[in-house]
Amino acid sequence: MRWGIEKRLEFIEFRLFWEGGINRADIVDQFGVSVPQASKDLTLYEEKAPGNLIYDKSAKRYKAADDFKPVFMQPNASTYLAHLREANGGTSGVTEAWLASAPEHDALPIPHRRVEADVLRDVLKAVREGHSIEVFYQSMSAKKPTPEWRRISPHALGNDGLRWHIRAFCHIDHKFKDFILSRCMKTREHGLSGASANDDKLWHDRFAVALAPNPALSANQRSIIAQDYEMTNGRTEVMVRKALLYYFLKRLRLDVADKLDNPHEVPVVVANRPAFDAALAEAMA
Amino acid sequence: MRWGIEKRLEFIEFRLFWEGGINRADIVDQFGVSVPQASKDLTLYEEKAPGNLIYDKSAKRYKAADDFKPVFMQPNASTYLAHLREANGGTSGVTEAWLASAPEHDALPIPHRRVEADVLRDVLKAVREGHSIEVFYQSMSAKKPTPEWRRISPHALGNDGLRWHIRAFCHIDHKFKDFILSRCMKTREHGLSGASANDDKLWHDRFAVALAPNPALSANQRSIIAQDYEMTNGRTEVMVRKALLYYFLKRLRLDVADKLDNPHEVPVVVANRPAFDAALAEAMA
DNA sequence: AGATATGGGTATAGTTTATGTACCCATCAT
DNA sequence: ATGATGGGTACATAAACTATACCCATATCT
Repeated sequence: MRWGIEKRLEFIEFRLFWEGGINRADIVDQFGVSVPQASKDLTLYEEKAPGNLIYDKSAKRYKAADDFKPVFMQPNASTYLAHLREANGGTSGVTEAWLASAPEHDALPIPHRRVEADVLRDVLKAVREGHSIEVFYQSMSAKKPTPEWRRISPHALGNDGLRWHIRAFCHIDHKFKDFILSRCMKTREHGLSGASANDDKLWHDRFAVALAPNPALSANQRSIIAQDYEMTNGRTEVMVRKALLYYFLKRLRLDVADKLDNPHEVPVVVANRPAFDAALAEAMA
Repeated sequence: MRWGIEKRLEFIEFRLFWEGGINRADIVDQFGVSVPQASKDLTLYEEKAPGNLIYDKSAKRYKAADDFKPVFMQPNASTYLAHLREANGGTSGVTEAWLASAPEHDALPIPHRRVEADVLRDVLKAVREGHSIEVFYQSMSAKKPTPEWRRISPHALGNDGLRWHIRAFCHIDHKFKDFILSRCMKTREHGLSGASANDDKLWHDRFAVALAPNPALSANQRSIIAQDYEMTNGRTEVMVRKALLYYFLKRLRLDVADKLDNPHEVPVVVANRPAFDAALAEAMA
């Protein structure tokens, strides 16, 4: 079967499962096929997935049968929710908008500067080809009030939950550091690499963070958190690159656990604190 | 032009722009077309976007010209980064994997329980049709150690940056509340709605949070933050639903600004604190 | 009740897109 | 020099798709 048809059948199934129904016009709008073709697609879908489709003459709409069994996709809540976030105008243009009757919804607005496509493109090229590159970078350091050109040898990208970083060897400070992608205004001059990606120990080393429910919570609450995090014996281990450890601490608010009055704020705490602190100190050195 | 072809041309362009080059085999692998068809696609692309394509005989690979000008997509860094997060195994199956030579990359692991597709599907149905529904819900309340059936009238979904919530009228407490989607184990029995979505004041009302750079930072640093957040006159306003205000506070760590020693931790602070606190108090009532 | 709009089905002829097969060319590694 | 690789093209054939036309059932409007 051709790729296009496969996609349309998948689309039909997606709509049936998540929105409960579909019309010919939906297929026409989504894929720009003719009306007769949309009819054929629906007939074909009925052939391939017998019994999933029921035409409701009164509603003039195909509906999903009660015993609907997907065959072209495995239903996945995160996929739907990703579509939803998309529909919200979030990450723009990753998926087509496959949702017609999306529920009212909203996500937390996270304000931030956007990344220049040309900058990212050039950084990717440097990573791919093992070059160094100069970036016009706005550092947060107090000594550097204005952006300046810095040569770096990038080898990876990291996401801290809010932003993307370039992981790179800094030709000025002679060590591996993070550069916030959105603070790179422009790029120029590819050159020789300053270091091998393998030498970035903090990037390659991972630390196993042990998480446990906050002991300040009641026994019930602790067991609920244990379920949320899919813990076994009240523990779960998360492998985190040492280079990302600091962001992990911040993102999960693991640093403020004991300072805040309300344990609700911090569902989990680090169970292997001494080792964690040591790893963090190593990463921040 | 047919939808399938359009997609392939878009794919060619995507690869050219972000990865610098493409081969016939890439098209064959991605779309399952024949080798001659892939040749035709490349020829067609050259026709539609003259000068973008250069065949490097030595590398045996089509490469993007230096003056590459996209015509089938507008290059967008967030789109690429979304693909990247995808490739990482994140949200699974939203986009096809359009990346061949992705750079080494990693995102912060955020542990959490996954949402049941059937639960979400049933909740969506209730929202669409304006029903109430019973959910087998694990509350965090100390009085409710085990999950129990609760009737709710859901009308929207909200994302707090880490998880999705159902925004719904609670038939037990007789008010609108958030229900964490992943804590709904199962659903049953659609019924009459308990309230109109319009009555959920906290959902519909938004508060304009004024953000300013943390005054504890140096002037330089403050101006950098101002750029990061695209502020004008050192301020930016973010409209946040009152129902999401609490999560906004937590996510941006606006609550710990003054308690922590290092201003680096908190780039921005709330500039209209009294109004903010009032709105928050209203939302938490 | 009759007219009309809507949503869907199907048949036909013709076009576009794609396949398989075959054979050709240039470059690179051996 | 030889073969492997990556790409181009030609031809006949098959599949997919379009446009057009006409038919049916249901709901809504007057």
